[in-house]
This record gives sequence, structure tokens and C-alpha cells, in this order.
Amino acid sequence: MSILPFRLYGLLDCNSFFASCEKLFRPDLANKPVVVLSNNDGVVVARSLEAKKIGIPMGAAFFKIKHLLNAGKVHVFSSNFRLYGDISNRIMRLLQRWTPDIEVYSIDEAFMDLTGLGLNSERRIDFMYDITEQIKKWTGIPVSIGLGTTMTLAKVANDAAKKFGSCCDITDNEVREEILAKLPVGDVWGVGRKLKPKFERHSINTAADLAAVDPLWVRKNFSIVQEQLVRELNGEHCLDIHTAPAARKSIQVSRSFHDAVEDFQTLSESVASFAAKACEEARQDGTVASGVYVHVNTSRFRDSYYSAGSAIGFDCPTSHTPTVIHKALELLRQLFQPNQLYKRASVILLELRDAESVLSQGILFDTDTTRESKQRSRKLMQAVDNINSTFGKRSVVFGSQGIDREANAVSAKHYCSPSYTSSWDSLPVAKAK
DNA sequence: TCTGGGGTCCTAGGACCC
DNA sequence: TCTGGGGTCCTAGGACCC
Repeated sequence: MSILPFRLYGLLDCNSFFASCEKLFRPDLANKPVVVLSNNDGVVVARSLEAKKIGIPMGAAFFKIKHLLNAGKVHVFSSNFRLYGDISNRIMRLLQRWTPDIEVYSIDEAFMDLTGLGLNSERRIDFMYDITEQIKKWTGIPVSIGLGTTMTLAKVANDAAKKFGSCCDITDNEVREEILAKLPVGDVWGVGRKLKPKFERHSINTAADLAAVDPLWVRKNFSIVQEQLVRELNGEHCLDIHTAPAARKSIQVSRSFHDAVEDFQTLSESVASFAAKACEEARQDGTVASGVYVHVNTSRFRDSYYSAGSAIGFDCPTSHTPTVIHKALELLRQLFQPNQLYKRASVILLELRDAESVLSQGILFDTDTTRESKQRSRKLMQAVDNINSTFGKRSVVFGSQGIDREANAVSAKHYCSPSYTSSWDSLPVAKAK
């Protein structure tokens, strides 16, 4: 039995992030209810504090709250991921002023490993307030910080911080137990909608109940993941932050269609476009895929639900758009059933690997002709990427993607804010009188 | 009428081999 | 002929996260 070293983790989380971003350039909306909708103006994905207070639930279908918009009771935005990504990058860069050991966990969250900073309890408080105040001052985004001796406990602390202010330190055992006793088991990081009732059947209703069970019993009846969760809640360190972002293993591009699609031609243009976008991302990452998976489905909310997907491998790993489109459409032809109203399609590039190492392995076996043709393909893709990054998305497309200039014709985005921070045409204008 | 998008990890079960 | 254990690899499905 080894004595585990004392560790300290922090979790920074931006409050109502997407809604806060939208408020940044709209001072008139301060203290007003604001919600942000999902990609297709489908459901609510972010709510300002004021929107939460008037009872708009997370994930609410837009059509159910549209009356509030019409009555002027809430301000609605379509999602503007370029803006959110840009603001997120600024915040994450700033955070590294306090510690380089951060893991950007999501667009609005970052873990910090503070073990080496040797912060006593007084300095921990100063540390948290310093960060929240400075980030608010420099970016305008309100953030919360939680501190704990494991990542899971930092997450718990952050949850408490949001409820009781902006900062919370549960390093102290007594504080930790008090907070855990108040936290419903379903709100613990790693307990989702299926595990919650399963725990509750065993009278595990709070985080404190969960912390009190035998980890080995949990492993036997649940899995190793939940065993680690129990240990982490007790301050036993199982999870570590990853300061370098892990390479993606797959790239998924999928969309719901605003109006259902029935004909093969339209559906195939979408699938080709999704494949092209996925390939572009892979090339940006410097990766190649070993195969592609295509999925289509009709509306879940109708009786005749049809859902089908299939995968196919490539002869050699690639991110070459025409090759991937060709394979993806081959799959789509197998999956497509006439007289169905398709609501959604997705394309996933599978088993991504580093392009350079695949290239150096393959080159040994290539003939001169295949080597030349591969080089030509790469140059073509580079040219396509350059044109599209210089002149805007879809400046050049492949024939199978369709020539419809509005790639979003099938999706709705009626309430989008300008790209204030990423487009010269959309720079906010300030006037002095 | 209108219901998001993009990821990861673990497990169970089957195929196959020795 | 039948029987058995143990290992690996793959896939589908299920769970979670934001």
C-alpha cells in the first residue's frame, strides 16, 4: 500500500458560455434572457442565467419556446461556432498565465493540475478569485472555478461554485463531505440517465452515498469506470489531465435536415459534402483514415423510423476527398431506400492515423506510377484547401457535392449573430458622439 | 409543422487459434 | 470422435461527456 501524494486540481468553466458570447457584443442584452439554439435552430443548447430563471429548460425544442420570442420575453440566437471557438481560444490562452498544465476539456471548460503550485488554503481562495476576475475583465466572459484533490472532485466543486458564487474549494474533508451529501447522484460527472436509476435502486441517491460504497462491489456490478468514479470521490487519484490534446481517432460530420429529404440525388450531395468536410479536417490534422462510415435516418418521432449505417475500408489510408466521396456514395447506395423521408445523415472517418508515418511506410511498396499519382492527388487537395481558405468555404467543390452555393439550404439558421471576431465585414462598429 | 452535433471508452459475445 | 481451457482480435452496442 503506497501513500498517495497530495494533489490539487482545478476546473474552470465558462458560465452559460454560448449565451455569454452572444451578450459580449450586445450590451443592450445585459441582464436579459438569452438562449442559443443548436445547429438547425432545433433545440436550446445554452441559456443565460435570466433565461434559466424564466424556466426555459436545457434541450427544449425551439418550437415550444417560440411564443416567448414572439412575446419579446427572450432573445434567441442560432449557434455561431466561429465566434465561440475564437472566444474560447482567448480564454484558454489567458488561463495558461496561471499554470501551463491545463487540459482544454471542452469549448468552455479546462482542467488545471495545480499540484506543483503549493497553494495553502488562503492562497487557493486568492488564486481562484484572481483568475475569475481577470478573465472577466479581459474577455467579458464570467467563469467559475472549483478546486479538489481529484479531477472528479474539482468537477463537483465547480458545480457548487456555480450554485453558490463563482469559486469553491472542497479540498478540506469536512467541506467535501458536506457538498457531496447535497449533490444528487445523477449530477455526478460520469453518471448519466441510465446509471442514475440503477444507482438509486441500490439506495445510492447522493454523491456521498456513492462515495461510501465499496469500490470492488461497484466494479463487479457496474464497471471499472464507475469503480474509478467512487475512488475519485474519496480523493483517490485515478484520472490525470492530458496537457497535450489527444489525436482524434475519428472525425464525424453530420447534420439534421430542416426539411426532410426524399430523393437520392439531394441526399447524396449532402453525404458528399459531409465527406469533403471530414477530409478537409483530416488534412488539417495531418491524418488519414482507414475507412468511412455512412449513416442515414428518418425522424425518430415518426412511426416508420428507418435508421441504417454501414462502413467500408480503403485500400490504403487516405484523406483524398474524391476517393472518400466515392466510397461514401457507394455505401449510401446500399443504405438508401426509396420513399423514406430522411432527416439526418452522417459521415465518419474511421481509424485516423498520422499521415506522414503512413506515407513513409507505404512508399516502399509503391510503384513509380502510383507514387506519382499520389503526389498529384496531394497537390490537388492542397490547392483545393488553399482556395477554400482564401476565398471562403465551398469556393471549389467536387461535382458530387452539388453546385448549390448554399450548403446550408437544408438547415435553418435564422437568428445568427455576425462573426464579430473572425470576419472583417462583421467587425462591431462603435460610434462616439 | 418544428426535436443538435461531435466525440470517447468499456463490455459482451463471437470467431479463431493453440 | 469428443472434450476443454485460455488467449487474442474484432465488432456491435451501450454508456458517458460537452
